[in-house]
Amino acid sequence: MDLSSFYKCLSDPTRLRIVNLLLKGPLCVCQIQEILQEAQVKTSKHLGYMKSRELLIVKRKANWNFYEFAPSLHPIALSSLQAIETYAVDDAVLTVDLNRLQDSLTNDCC
Amino acid sequence: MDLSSFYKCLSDPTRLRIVNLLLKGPLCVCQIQEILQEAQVKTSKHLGYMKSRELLIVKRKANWNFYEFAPSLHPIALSSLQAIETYAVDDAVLTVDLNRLQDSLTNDCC
DNA sequence: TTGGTATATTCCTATTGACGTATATAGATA
DNA sequence: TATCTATATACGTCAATAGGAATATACCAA
Repeated sequence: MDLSSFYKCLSDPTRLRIVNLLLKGPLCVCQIQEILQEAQVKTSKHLGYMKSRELLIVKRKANWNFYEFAPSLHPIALSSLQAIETYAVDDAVLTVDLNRLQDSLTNDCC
Repeated sequence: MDLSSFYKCLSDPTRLRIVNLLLKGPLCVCQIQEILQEAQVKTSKHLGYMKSRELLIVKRKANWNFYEFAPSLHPIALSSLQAIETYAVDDAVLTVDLNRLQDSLTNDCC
């Protein structure tokens, strides 16, 4: 993956929110949708966008698709992702999402 | 500046090259053009793009416009920029640009 | 004041991106 | 097999982006 493609993945607010969630570990699409409270098609397309640019990979388990970061990302990408993880607490939207993620993890929809 | 706008600035290869150069310090447009070996209008527009999104600022000195990073960027932005600076050596294009920058600094066009 | 140099802007075109509606697909289950 | 659930894709629309050609602007210098 070239670097500008990586940054394109981060250049949309919805995708940034997804990345913020996935930094905590793999998630299935329904969890992401629920946390973002966005339309199904919107979530799915942004996930597809990041998958096609090789930032994310999918693993299917039974009925559910779990997305996670691709292995061996560029060091610059890793470093940028780490920065997002570190400073997400300063961002209202990202923090709310992380709180919703906590709640979601106690669920067992998938 | 919101975060996705910052990443939009990094989401184009030409802008990444410019950012890589400016990490070494302020530069005037003619130096940037010369190093990138890109058309004047292309360079100027990308600089304008990043200025309008408040990643860069301009300081005019005599006939020349010097671009540099805006003060007090978001910590995530600073961290991402630092990652680019650290790992630029691994990128062929960015490395060549930095070498050209060295040569350019010995000039005195501006 | 005339011209030159550095840089930005306008106009045009082609491409990409974002989002919604509707529909398709894949796998699980009854 | 029929259907349900989870998810992706196709299609249409509108906005944003990238890049080139031509032109404008701002400042300097003669």
